[in-house]
Amino acid sequence: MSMLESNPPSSPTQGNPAPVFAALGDPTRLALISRLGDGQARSIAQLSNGFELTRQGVTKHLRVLEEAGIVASSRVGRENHFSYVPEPIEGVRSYLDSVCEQWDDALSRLKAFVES
Amino acid sequence: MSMLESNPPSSPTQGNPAPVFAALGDPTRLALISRLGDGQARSIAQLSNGFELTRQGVTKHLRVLEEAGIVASSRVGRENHFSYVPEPIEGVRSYLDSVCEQWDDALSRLKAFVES
DNA sequence: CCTAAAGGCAACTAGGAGGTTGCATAAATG
DNA sequence: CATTTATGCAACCTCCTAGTTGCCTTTAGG
Repeated sequence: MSMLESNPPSSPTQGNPAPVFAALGDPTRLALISRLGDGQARSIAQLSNGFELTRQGVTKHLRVLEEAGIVASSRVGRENHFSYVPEPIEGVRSYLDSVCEQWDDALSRLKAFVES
Repeated sequence: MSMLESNPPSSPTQGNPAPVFAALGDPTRLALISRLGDGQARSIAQLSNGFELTRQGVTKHLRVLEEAGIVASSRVGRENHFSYVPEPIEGVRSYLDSVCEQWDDALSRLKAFVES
């Protein structure tokens, strides 16, 4: 039984932004995202180059990103290719937009009150 | 010596987004930010209402947000008022904008290549 | 002064995160 | 088939995090 689907029942791109933010809260993972952001899939060995980590360390970070839905993996021969998935980060970006918008509205109301 | 400035030498609003993302990676802290996002400062006792945490638990989360620069505290009598500081979240928002932009550019190049 | 409200500080626990090492497995290659 | 390459798995370690509890300090109000 080789169930290596993609363990979807855990935490896909839910409306919950906290796990995605937590996955973004590490410089190594941000660097991995930056590398994969060009749309090209890469193997673990490729992604391990340039980090002062062991391959296993990089693998763990990739698993964190995968469980947050930010990257997806697919086996190609003996290699495991990771690719960027844009939806989760677009989701937290719009979440931050709403936070900033709330702040701007509060500022506007304050300004209107002061000038009244 | 009452040095309660704001311990600035640690990690203000640096260009490093990872600590801010890490601070955002908790639902309790996101809820606290949402409350303070209306621009009104609140005491710890006020902010503790509505959470199933002890006051000390909420205090710890507020300290995490403060060290990330997302909120600021100021003593008012016997109360400690926390207020929202917009810069760090605006910073990580623009960081996410650049990530999404990199992705969009990659998609455009891929599309142009396929259509060529 | 005494009391109640608001916090701060320190200790302690449980669990997860980041990272390592060692060994096993699968696939490409000669 | 033997070997190298690319991973996976499991155990282990250390440190941080989330959360609690208990107690001490400061302040507002009678």
